[in-house]
Amino acid sequence: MHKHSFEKIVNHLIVSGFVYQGSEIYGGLSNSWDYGPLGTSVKNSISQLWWKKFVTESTLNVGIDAAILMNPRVWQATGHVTTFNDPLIDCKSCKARHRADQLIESQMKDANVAGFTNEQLMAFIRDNNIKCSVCGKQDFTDIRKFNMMFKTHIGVTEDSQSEVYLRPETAQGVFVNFKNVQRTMRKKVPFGIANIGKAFRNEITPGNFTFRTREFTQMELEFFCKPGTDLEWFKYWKDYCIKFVQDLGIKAENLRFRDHSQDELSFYSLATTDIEYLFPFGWGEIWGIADRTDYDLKQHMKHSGENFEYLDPETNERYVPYCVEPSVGLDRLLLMTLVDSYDEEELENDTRIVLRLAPHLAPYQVAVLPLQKNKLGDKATEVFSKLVKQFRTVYDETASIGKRYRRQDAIGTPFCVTIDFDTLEDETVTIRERDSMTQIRLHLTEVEGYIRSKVNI
RNA sequence: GCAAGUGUAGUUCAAUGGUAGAACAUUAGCCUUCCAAGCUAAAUACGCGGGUUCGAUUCCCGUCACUUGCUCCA
Repeated sequence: MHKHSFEKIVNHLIVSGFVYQGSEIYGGLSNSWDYGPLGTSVKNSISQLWWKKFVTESTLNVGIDAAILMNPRVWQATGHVTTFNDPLIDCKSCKARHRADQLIESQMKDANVAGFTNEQLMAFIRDNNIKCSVCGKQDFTDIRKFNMMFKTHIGVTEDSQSEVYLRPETAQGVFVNFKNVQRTMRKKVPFGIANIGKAFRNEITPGNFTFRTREFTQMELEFFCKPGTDLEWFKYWKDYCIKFVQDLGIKAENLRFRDHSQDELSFYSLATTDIEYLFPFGWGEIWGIADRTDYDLKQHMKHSGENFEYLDPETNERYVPYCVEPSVGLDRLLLMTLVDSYDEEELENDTRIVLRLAPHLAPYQVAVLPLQKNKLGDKATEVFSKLVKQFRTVYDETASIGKRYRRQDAIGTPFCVTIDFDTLEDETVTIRERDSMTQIRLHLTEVEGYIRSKVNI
């Protein structure tokens, strides 16, 4: 269990410059958030680390940056236009809202209404005397389909011809480019294509701060392999992902894998595992690793006419590759990292808020603090200019030194370099560490090396 | 989208049908400040719109946002 309430953590993140409410001066916009300077810094660090681990350091993978707006036929091919929506039905009597298909399946265990039209669902409800699970009456509104894709228009007229969707997942930008990437990068299966970008879903109920929002950043890898080797790669990427999460410094007891059961699996998936994190509001999905089979490539082959078959140069076999997809929400990784690092420490007459962020993720890695600003400011500025080229560094000269240490603790800065009057004489400074609250004395020439040895992973 | 509740400085809270006060935080000045809370100043708020009223932050309506529960979640 978490020691600290979510409310408290969220409040701290908002007050200290990690996250702001979106469009706040206009009264906000439901569940939209802007990242402040500190949140943006951590977010970028995580995203860069992901790119480094999944693209730069990988001999198998390459990365692309695909467009948000795509030809609408993409979403017909994938089935998003027809199935990425919920058949909603309201009880006129008690105002409860249900999903028609789930209402039926909850009352008739063996009913299979997948793929039913609205009319068929309504008829089924009538014929089988399905009742509202809340009040027990049968007094329903018509079914309305609620598609979770955002629509917009290209061009000046708002006719249906120019209608396009904001992508609900980044993966399709990869699938449609399968051939381009394979050919131009001269890739042999197995290989992967990574993509980081925004996706949009018109969720009925977002919530839990930045955990579920309508606009979010996905970091996805589509890894293409020979059919039959997919479960092997599934396991490989699963292990790779959990290692990544551990490297963010997340406590092991707050992490778990959860395999999807057969009836929970998406229609295209052979196996899915989630990495979940124990938030103060409960377990939440962070990372989904799915075996998507050849569903996506085959759908695009069918709808576009393009041939996505791969000719194995060694065996001369032709096949459509299977795809293993580790897909993670950057916003969730960030929220997890911030929540997990939050700590409060009771001191004698005071509570110290500490973000125990790993040094490679902290918004600032070093704070330069002159003990007294009038006479030590110049020297401190000089030290700052030097360190800022190596580390994310901040300078602070206002208020007492103790208060400044606390400020840095609260935003996760692992090291403070304090300039005092002895520095002017012998070029030594105090290095104060966030987690231990200890101080050591170093010569200025040793400072960079010392900090670098602790910042790198 | 439903039900209930909430909305006053950056934060946490007061008071009031006659336009608001504190604490902490912030900024400036003083002090050879190494783990907050010293002294002196300063700046900053009634979510938005409409109505009732001579007058609304206060009462009413609407709206927006947030919280909790339901619902939902590729």
